[in-house]
Amino acid sequence: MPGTRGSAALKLLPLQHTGRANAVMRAVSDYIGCSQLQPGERLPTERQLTEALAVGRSTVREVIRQLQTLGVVETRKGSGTYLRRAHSVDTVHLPLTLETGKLRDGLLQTLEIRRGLEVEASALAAKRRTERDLAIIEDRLGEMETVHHIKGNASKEDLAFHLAIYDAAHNPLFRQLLEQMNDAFARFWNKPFNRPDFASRSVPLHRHLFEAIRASNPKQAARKTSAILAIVEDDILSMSS
Amino acid sequence: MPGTRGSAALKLLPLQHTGRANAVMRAVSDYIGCSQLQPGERLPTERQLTEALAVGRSTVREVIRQLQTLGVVETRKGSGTYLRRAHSVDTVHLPLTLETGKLRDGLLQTLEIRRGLEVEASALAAKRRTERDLAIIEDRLGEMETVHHIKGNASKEDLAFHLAIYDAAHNPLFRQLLEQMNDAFARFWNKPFNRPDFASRSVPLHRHLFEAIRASNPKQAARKTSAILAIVEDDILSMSS
DNA sequence: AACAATAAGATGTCAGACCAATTTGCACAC
DNA sequence: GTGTGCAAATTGGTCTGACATCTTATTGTT
Repeated sequence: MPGTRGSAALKLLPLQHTGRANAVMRAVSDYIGCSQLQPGERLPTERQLTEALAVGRSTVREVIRQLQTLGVVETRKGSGTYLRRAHSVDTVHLPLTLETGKLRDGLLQTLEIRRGLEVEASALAAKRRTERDLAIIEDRLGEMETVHHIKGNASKEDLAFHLAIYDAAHNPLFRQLLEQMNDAFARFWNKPFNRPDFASRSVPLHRHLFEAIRASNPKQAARKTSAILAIVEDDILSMSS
Repeated sequence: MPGTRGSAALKLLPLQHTGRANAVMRAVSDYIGCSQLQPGERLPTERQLTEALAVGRSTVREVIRQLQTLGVVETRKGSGTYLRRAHSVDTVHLPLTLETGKLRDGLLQTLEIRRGLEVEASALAAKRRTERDLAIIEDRLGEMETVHHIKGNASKEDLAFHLAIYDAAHNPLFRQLLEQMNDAFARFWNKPFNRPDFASRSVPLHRHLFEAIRASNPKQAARKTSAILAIVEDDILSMSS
């Protein structure tokens, strides 16, 4: 009966049955997820995997290469393959690429992403924070102010403060995104972050942000976050001109 | 002279001289960057690369696998390896992993990320859009309205509209993030997106958003974007309860 | 007990073969 | 001349076995 399928409305996904490698990828991911393997621990050797999964070693190697590219594992020649962070079949990966020909633009572009995420996270935190969240945030704020007063620079404590806010938003994606962006950029950001006076003017604003979250005032929290990031942007602009 | 090295402040990178594969990676990236290869075009075959670079085929395959994982190329069995997007040796990749077990929560959490990004992107677009950007956005808007009127559902055109806005923000990271998120979640979003009436109420708001961008009014653009996503959130909540 | 040589085990690389999917090209029928 | 259909060439996907190189554990010597 021709024509039954109508206007080709099905459009179920491509279903790439490009087989073994993807299957092995799933199997290894599943193993990592289910096997309570801690970061830093060693995975089974390539030969063990080839035998266990009954596939060629090159296939296993390509899968390991893939996991390596995703930052999930790290291979040390002559030693083995080691887990770098938690992983399961449900983790989705968002590979981003940016041109570092002009590092300054990369920093500014990243900052705009951060602004979008942080403003939203702060507003959500103001809406959803529990008393316990609030206590943790205040704790981090205190540490940050103290360290900044002593050392003149508190980038690590600043990060902890902002991460505490993300946790208060009760959406784990925010923490993961920001944490990994920070991770990936560590090598670049190190320099500006180590400058003693970098973003110093933003320190007092952090307490304002905290107050807004305590008062459960999302709009005010968003505004203060925006102000903090505006200072960071300013400093990046002025130091790299 | 003990103690000379001070507080171990050097911290220069591990310097992994794990050789040929990385060298091949650089070479292929360089080729892609310098060779004016357009997205969609075919790369040299694996065997050509093995011969040209004088390395084993498995090494070339691992590199291609890596580029594939990064979303730079796409391989079609029996046909070849095709470029998906621009790439060069100094594109830095930040692989982000999102852990999301449950479908509904994953959707809502993702939506909050989207809100943060889209609100910021819309505001930036309102600030920076050129006349050319504006023309493209209006074009996409028209297509979306037409298709929605005919088919009752225009998820693909809706995506194109929002992507055009992202481009108008002149920060390529926004497009990459949303594109990759959409890619990664395609399996989940397909279902709600195929519902004929999904987020229908948001359609008229899209023109308001366009007007705000045309008027170069960042705050209004942000507000309208927020309103659109509020409707999406509503529909997700009501359909999955 | 400390240290150096050695062996075992791991990843890294190469070569060649075959499989499966696609593309190309040619012969044949109309 | 044109279109159809089959076969060969091309290309990515996988397997096997071998060797190199680095790491780590073992062993033997002092």
